[in-house]
Amino acid sequence: MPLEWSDLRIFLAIAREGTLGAAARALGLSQPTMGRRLRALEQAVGQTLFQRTGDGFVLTDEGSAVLHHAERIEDEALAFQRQLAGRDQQLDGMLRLSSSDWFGIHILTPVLAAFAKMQPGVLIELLTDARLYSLPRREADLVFRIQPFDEPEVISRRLMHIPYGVYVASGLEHPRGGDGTGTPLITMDTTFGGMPDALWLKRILPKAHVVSRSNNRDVQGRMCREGVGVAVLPRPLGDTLPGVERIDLGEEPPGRDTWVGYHRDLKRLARLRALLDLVIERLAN
Amino acid sequence: MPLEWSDLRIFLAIAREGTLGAAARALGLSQPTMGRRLRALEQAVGQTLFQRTGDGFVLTDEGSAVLHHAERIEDEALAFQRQLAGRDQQLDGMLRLSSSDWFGIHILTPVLAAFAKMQPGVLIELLTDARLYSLPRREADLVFRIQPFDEPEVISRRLMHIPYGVYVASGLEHPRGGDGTGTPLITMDTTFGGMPDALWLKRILPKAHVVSRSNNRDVQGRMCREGVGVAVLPRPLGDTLPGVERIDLGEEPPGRDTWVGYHRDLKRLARLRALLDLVIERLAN
DNA sequence: CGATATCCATTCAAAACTGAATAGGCCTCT
DNA sequence: AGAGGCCTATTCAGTTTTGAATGGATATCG
Repeated sequence: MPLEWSDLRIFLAIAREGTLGAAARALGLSQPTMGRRLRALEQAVGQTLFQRTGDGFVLTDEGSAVLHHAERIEDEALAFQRQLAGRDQQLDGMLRLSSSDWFGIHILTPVLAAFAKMQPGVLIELLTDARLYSLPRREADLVFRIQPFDEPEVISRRLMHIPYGVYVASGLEHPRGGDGTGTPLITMDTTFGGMPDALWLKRILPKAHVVSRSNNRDVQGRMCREGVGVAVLPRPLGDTLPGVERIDLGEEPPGRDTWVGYHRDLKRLARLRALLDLVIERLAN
Repeated sequence: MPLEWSDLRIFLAIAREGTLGAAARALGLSQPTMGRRLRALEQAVGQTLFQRTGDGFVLTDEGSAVLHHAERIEDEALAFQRQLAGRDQQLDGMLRLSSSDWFGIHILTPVLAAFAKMQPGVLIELLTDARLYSLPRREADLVFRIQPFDEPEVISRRLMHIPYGVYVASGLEHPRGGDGTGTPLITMDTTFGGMPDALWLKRILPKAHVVSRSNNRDVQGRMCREGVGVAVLPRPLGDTLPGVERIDLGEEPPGRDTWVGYHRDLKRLARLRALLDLVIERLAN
């Protein structure tokens, strides 16, 4: 009869996912359990929180009225865990990193390999994913990205400057210094249209035409190597990619700064500190 | 392995009570369960939250660091329940009131009796207790007291003015109009020393001496009726108490205002509204 | 100094909860 | 119209969790 705080987590999951099955998957429980716990919660508060529709659960007025209480509870529970994790002085444990794909592959991998030898007790998980992982939710402990962090709870620093270069497949004819007419381009995904290197290309080679797009720099590099066209790549990637050569269009493409950030609560997490020290030693300067 | 939100409630209870047994009583669980759930919580967060001492559990640094997170979770959980209770349009259910003892007995009882006849589905619980019940915790739904409420989440109004009078046992000699030398007094508990009627007595009869104290106005009235001394009583009590008579010391003792308050979240609780309407109709002005 | 009262940990049978499987409803697609 | 998906509700066996009882350790009191 009394309210079980754990049931609020189930309430949240159902509210977010919309169906018992999806909520069950999200929480690692089973669909019947979700139904039962929700019923128990509704009974405890004496109110119907969801309207049962043909295909799922949708919040009633009462349910939406209290949704943000449950969200705040979740925030506090996450903070509770984070703050304790930040006091873990043990070096063993797990660290979850997030970065863009090429950065993870070409820049981070050697550093992580060295760290794994130094600290075999620490399991490192590197997620290279387009979506942003949340530091407050602890979806990641350490995030590398190309924009500064503006959240006040995140401690961040500029890690390194990444120069970019223009590449073509080795031996292929370099584009003439003109307006780019007839030059095939390999660029980022449309969703990344506003990125500095895309704008730069547009300015230097206004008449060039795009023949291939990808959100993955490695894919762009491979396409370039296959002779598909001209690509702007991070030099750490392009310079080590066999079969392509960097060309000079009379002006360097803009570089980018890379930032690394982690949650304040994890400031004292020994293994995070150890990894960060190594990352800075190897990459910053 | 994942954190159970319900275990945070157990964490809070142990932190407050200091022992597993007391915490178990507070939550209506058993002592072994408290121990097990706490162990599970500590395991889930990978940190020792309590130091096991000879006689009880005391928070470690880690535990105190996260205590206020648990408290905020509790606040939100209470708000969650309150807000839903406030939407309960059902007239049936329970209402918990709190007032001073004499007020409950002499003023509230007739109103509550009338309400019980009008709304037999509503169970009314009247707590007359020196300690203050918390509206945010919903220890009480409706509180009557002699001071205004200053909490912003409480909706309150002045209910009625209570005049006070000076009483002696019927037939007993009235104190002379002098400084009170030789007059025996019955007053409030020492902890209520600063109350207006106590200060007023001190000014009118500075030489009078206290022979009996109680925190209970009814007890004071009975003592007075037994001829023990002079008492200042609320007139609704004194005027209806057989065996005592009101006397005139040339100046009226100060009266007091009574206030009634309830939590905003319960604004739409139909049965609370119904009771309050009756209370105001019968008592206000 | 022994009696009593706490406290926590452990044991063990009973109760509660869980998840796989299943049934039934609704919708879409062919 | 029938097949296939996706949804919830129900059933039922297996696991987990619970609380009463018990034991041991420590402090308090007469």
